[in-house]
Amino acid sequence: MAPRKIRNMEEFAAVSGISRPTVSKYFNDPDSVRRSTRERIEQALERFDYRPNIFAMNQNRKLTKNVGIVVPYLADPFFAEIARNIEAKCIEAGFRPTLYSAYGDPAQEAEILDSLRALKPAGVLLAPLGRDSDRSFIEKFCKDIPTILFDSNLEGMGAAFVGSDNASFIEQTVDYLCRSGEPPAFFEMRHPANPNANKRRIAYLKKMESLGKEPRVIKVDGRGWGFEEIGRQGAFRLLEEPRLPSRTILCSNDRLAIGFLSACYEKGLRVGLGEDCDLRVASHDDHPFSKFTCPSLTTAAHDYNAVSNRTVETLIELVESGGQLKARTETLFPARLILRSSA
Amino acid sequence: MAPRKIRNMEEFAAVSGISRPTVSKYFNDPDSVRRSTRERIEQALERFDYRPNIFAMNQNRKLTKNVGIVVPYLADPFFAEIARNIEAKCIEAGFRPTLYSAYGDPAQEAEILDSLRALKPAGVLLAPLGRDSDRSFIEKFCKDIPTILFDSNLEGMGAAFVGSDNASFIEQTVDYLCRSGEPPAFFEMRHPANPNANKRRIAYLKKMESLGKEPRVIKVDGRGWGFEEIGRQGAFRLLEEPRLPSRTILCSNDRLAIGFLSACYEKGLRVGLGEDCDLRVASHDDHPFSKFTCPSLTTAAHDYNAVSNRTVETLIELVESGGQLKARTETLFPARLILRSSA
DNA sequence: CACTGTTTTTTACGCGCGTAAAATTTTAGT
DNA sequence: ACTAAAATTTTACGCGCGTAAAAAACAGTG
Repeated sequence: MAPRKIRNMEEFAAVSGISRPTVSKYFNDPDSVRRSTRERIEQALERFDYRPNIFAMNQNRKLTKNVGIVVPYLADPFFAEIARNIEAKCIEAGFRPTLYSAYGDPAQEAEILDSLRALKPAGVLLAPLGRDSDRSFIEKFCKDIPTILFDSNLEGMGAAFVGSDNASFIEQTVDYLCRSGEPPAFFEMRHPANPNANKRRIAYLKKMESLGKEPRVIKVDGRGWGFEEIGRQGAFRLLEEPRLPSRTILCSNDRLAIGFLSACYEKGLRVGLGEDCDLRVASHDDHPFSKFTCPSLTTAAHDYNAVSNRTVETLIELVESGGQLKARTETLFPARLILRSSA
Repeated sequence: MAPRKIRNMEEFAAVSGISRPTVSKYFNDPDSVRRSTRERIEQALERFDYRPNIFAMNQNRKLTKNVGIVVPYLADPFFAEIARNIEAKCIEAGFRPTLYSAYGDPAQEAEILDSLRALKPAGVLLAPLGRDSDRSFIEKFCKDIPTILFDSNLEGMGAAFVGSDNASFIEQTVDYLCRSGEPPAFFEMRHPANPNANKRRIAYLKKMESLGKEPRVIKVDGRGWGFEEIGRQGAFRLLEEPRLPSRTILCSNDRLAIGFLSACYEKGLRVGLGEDCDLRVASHDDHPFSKFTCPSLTTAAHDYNAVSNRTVETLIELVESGGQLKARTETLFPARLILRSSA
C-alpha cells in the first residue's frame, strides 16, 4: 500500500479513523483527548507524515503558541547567549519562539513589534534597546500583547521584568577590588544606551561611599554598539593623561573591558594583580569571551540560566492566566564573582 | 469623525473606495495597479492604519515573501555578523526574513527546515552545519524548497552556493608569513565540523608545496562549538612539548587563534613579529573580535558585504525565475589580508 | 465614433483549520 | 445494570484573504 500524501487535516482524520475536530484538539493539546484516542492519532502520525498548516491554524486561533524573542543586538555574544538559552527553554515548554534583533535601531525595534503584533503571539519576551527605545510605542505594545521584559527594565511596562541585580554586580566587584588593593575608578560610556549602565554607576557611587572611599567615574565618548572600540579609544586617551585616577579600573561591562585590555596591551602595560603589574582591570557580565582575554578577565557573571528559566516560567504563568498577571513583578538575580587574572 | 478600527481588507477596501481584489493586488505588488488607484489606496492607508492579516495572506498564496535564514551557531559572532548583513539586505529587497540557528545540533537543523517547509518560504538561505548535517535530509529539502547555500558548501545541493574562497585565504596568509619569516605550521581541530576547515588544510598543503616548504599540520582534539577553549587547550599541550614544529602558527580560524593567544599570554610567551617575540600567530576569518586580541590578530578577512549581497541577489534571481536556476553556480569571494600585530 | 487591448471591478469560490452547539458515545460510579 | 458526567463526534459556520473568470470601465488608435 502506498501511503499517499496527506493534504489536510480532513484526510488525516480519515486515515486515522478519528473525527477532524478531535484531531484538531489533539494538535492543540495532546493531553486534551482520551488516552486511547491519542495513541491512535500518534500511530497514524507515524505512518503518514502530516503537519497541520501553520497559517490556517493561526488564522482562527485566539491564542497561538508563537513567542517572539526580541533583543537589542544579536551580534553581541551576550545577547546571543541569553537568546540561545531562552529559545531552548521556550521550545521545551512547547512554544514556537522566533528570534528578532533590533540591531540598535529604535525604528527597527518598533517595526519588529509591529509585525509581531500581526503574529498574534501568546507572549513576547523583550529586551528593549533602553534609552533609545520609543517608550510610548513600547508601552502601547505591552498593553495589547502580553509582554515580559528581560535584561533591561522600562519602568512599569510589561507584565513583569526579569533581569540581573546590577547592585549585586557592583557590590561584589567593588568589595573584592577594595579588599585586594586600591579602590577602583569606574569606567563607562558617557551616554550608555542601556539603563543597566546607569544603575551600575549609581550602585558604584553608593558602594564606594559606604566603604568610605572616594568614587571616581571616568566617562568616555562614543556611540553605537561597538563597545570594544569605544573602550579601546577611551583607554588610549585615559592612559595618555599624566595621572590616572586609580590604578584599578572597574569597567561597566566586559565589552568595554575587552577594548580597554587591548589598549593596555598595545601600550605595553601589564594588567593583573601582581606587584609587577601596572593596572588592575575588572568588569561585569561574564561575556562569553572574557575567559580568553589577555589577561583573563575578573568579572561578575550573570546567572544566565536563572534569568532565562525565570523569564520562560513567567511567560508560562502569563499565558496560563490569560495574558494578565495580578501584579507586575520584578525579579533580579544576583551576580556571581568570577576571579580571573586581570584583577 | 472617528476613524473606526479596520477589521479586514473588506472594510479597508470600502473606506478607500476600491474593490477588495484590487486592494489585495496592491498589497501583493503596489506597482501592479494603476497609478491613480495606488495613490488612493495609499491615502486611505494614512488615514486608517490597516495591515493585512499575515496568516490569511499566506494561506492561499502560492509564493510568500518569507525567507528563512539558517545558520549553524548564532552565538558565534561570525555567524551573527553575516546573518545581520543578510537579514538587512533581505528586508531591503522586500522579503520577510526570519533567523534560525541550529546551535550545532543536526536534529535541530532538521527540525528548523521542517518547520520552515510549513512556512512556504519564497526561499531559504542556509549555512549548513557541515559534517554533522543530515545530508540526505537537506538534499530532500533543497529539492522541495528553493534553497541557497552560503558559507559552507554541500556538494551539489541547493540552487547555488555563495561563500569565500578558502584557497585565497590560505594563499595570502601563507605567502605573507613565508615572506616575513619562518614558514607556518597549520593549527586546526582534528575533527572540524565545517567543510571549510578541510579546504583550508588542503590549500595549506598545496601552497606550502608550491613554495617548496615542508608543511606541518597540528591537530588538536575537542568537539563542539567552543573553539576558543579547544584552541586554548591545544595550545597548552603544544607549548609543553620540547620543540615546536614551527615558531609561526597559522590557525585554521580566528576563534581557535583567540584561544591560542590566551594560552600564550598565560604562558608568558610574547606573540608578534619583533625579534624579541617567541611566536607568530595568524589566522582566518577576521572575526569581529580579532582586532581586540592581545596582540591584535593578523588574519584574512571575509568579504562579508560581498557574500551577503551576492547571496541575496541570487535569492532574488531564484525567486524571479520561479524557484529554479538554469545551472547551479558556486560563487567564491577572495579574502583580504589584514595585517595586525600578531604576525 | 467605433474598435481594440488593457486595467479594474464584480462575482464567486475555496484554502485549512478553529470553534461553538447539539447529538452521541464512552467512562466512572453506585 | 443503571445513571450522571465526561469525552467524542457531528454538524455547521466563519476566519481573512488569494485567485480565477467574466463583466465593465478605461485608454489609445484610426
